[in-house]
Amino acid sequence: MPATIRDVARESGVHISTVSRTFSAPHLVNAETRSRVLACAEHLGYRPNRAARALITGRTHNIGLIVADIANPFFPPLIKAAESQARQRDYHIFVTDTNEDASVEEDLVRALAKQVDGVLLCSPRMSNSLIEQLSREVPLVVVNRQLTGLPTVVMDVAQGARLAIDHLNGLGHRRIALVAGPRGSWTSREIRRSAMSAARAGDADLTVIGPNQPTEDGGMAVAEQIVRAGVTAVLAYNDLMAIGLIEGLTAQGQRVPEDVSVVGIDDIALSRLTRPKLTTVATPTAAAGRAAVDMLLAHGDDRRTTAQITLQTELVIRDSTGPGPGPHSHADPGGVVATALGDVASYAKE
Amino acid sequence: MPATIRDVARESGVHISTVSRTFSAPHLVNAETRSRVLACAEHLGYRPNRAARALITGRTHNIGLIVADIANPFFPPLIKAAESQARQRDYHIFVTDTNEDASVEEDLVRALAKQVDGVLLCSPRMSNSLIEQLSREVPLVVVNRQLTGLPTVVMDVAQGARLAIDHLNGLGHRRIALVAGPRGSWTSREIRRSAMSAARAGDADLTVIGPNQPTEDGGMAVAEQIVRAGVTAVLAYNDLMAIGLIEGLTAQGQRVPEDVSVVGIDDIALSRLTRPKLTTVATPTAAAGRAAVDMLLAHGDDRRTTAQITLQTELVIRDSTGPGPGPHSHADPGGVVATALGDVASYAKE
DNA sequence: TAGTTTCGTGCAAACGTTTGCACAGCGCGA
DNA sequence: TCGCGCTGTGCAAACGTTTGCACGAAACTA
Repeated sequence: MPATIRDVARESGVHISTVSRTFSAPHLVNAETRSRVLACAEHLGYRPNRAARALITGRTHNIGLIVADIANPFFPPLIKAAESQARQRDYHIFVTDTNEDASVEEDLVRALAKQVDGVLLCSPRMSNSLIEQLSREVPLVVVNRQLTGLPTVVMDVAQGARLAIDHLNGLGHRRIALVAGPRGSWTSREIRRSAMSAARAGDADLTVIGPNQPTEDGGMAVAEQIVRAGVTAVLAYNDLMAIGLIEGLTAQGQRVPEDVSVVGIDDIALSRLTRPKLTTVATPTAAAGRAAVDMLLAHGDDRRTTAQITLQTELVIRDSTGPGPGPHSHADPGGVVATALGDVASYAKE
Repeated sequence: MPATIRDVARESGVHISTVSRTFSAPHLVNAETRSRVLACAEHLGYRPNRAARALITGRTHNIGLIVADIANPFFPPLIKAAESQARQRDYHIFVTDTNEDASVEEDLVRALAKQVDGVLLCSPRMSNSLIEQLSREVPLVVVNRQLTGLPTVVMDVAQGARLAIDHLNGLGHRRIALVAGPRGSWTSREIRRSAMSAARAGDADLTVIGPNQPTEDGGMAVAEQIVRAGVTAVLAYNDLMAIGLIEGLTAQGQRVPEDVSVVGIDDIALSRLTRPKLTTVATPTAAAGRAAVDMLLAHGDDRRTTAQITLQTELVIRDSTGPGPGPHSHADPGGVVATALGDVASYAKE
């Protein structure tokens, strides 16, 4: 029913190859012929069949995007940015959701492999070695995980965690808890490592609780442990958990920030809407989405580029953190701290 | 590089057609042959090329899903449900975002048309006639808009709005505002119509404010107008706006629910996390996602089915609504009201 | 035993494109 | 006049599948 290249060829009195060239290599065809062909195509409502084109060129002009949980507000800005970046280059994005399940991830990559030109793997939960293996089946760009030999886009959460701990320390907190993220999360490990060393440097105690589901419920569930641990401040793996945690703490009769200070990570839109407003580490998610698409498409041109991009984070101080029992350091920098790396400035600028 | 059907045929000593049948019509091939072929395929890591298959069968096994704004928490549950329903039937979902822009919608449908077997159009902003025209180019299922002649899935927001207004009325509110949604939204018109008639029936005044952007900012922006209007209760187009509105009202020195009661619509996860917790009309979004996928795929089999599904809504009373100045009616039913229609019970049960 | 059905397989023509190659026509310099 | 290069077009072979048709063998039926 839909018009094919042959219909257009017949109507405009040229060979199908000329029609083909009108679309995929216009400079090769005479201007007059070209406009005639275009007119016929327009008239017939012709649109090239991408499947057929994919068959011969080997490029589908589709990109897969795998996220752990599309309902986590961290991802939508990343997805939107990736989509619009892709659309500009005449690519489409296939979004899929793994429900935080590592084995679903593997299946999805394999399923997607044949119908996309590459996959953006965001916040993977599977093992490094599996990722490397899969990258042999389909071009992969990994987001939120550092991995040598593969193109990656990561947020500098280590820096973010350090800023957060320093901030808490500066406010006089010496007993701090870290609410970890899900098993398999590189980001969670990174935060832990960095928070540990920052706490040590500041003479503070850091209690790690986890792994946990990175959701409101996950945060709420650890409230009791937090109270029992007797800490005065908490750094949570992400904003969602921080918000759930505040909810849980309130239910336990604790006030935030008077009794316990809470810091999140991500700076999702929601973190400005809860009461108290959340102090958090902002991550440039939209920039990450754009960068990942760019890397994937660049990677398509020349083989085996494995650039690694690190995007800077910054601490945004709002109302969920307050003075602790220890001595305050008024040297706390507060507010915006970091700026973009030079060579990725265009990504980092939101 | 990746193994093709020919490689498998060579390795297992049969013709490619036999290999093809092993996958697409297993009952036609001898059990012994079949297992040998499967073994070879496994061994070579063979996976059928969907583009090639699509070329000949005309079915891509992909479904497009167009939403107004993926960052609106209303959509993710719908998307997830649609994805998992589709995956069960060996389909993939293509999610795209229109940024609430009607003209982007049209482009996207057209762009998707050739590489998917059908499109789920959620909360469209474009005109009915354009939708009908597009439905001639690609099978369409419309979600959140009633439209004769096309398969549709809608939430019974009219019922929801009625319940909400009755609830407010029962609490003694007589001057109520309706914060409308974006231009072009069927849901918004529907809410308005129903809220109007419910208000009239309850001897209440209803002031309509809008159209507005259906976001927190959109809600926050109308706070001042609300105060000026001197109403004691507000029904908002969606939870996001309700939450933004509460934020805005608080900034204006109004207390919720003591000075102003606020009701949202959608019951997004977030509405349980804000303070005060939001009274809202719950819409079965996941059920809608599943239903839409089912309708699309059914529609594919026999031509021109145009079923219309309406999913029931219910009022969830939380903390953002309280007594108004007028006489109370203790006949207010409160809590869960509606149940699923018989024939869509499996969708409505979340 | 002959005829008929069933089963399993192979053959080859599609599906709608892209693209290397060939070729015709033309203009130009020698 | 010849040879050359350039431009625009046609030709046909791919790409990796599916599927209608044909055919041989085996298994029934009469």
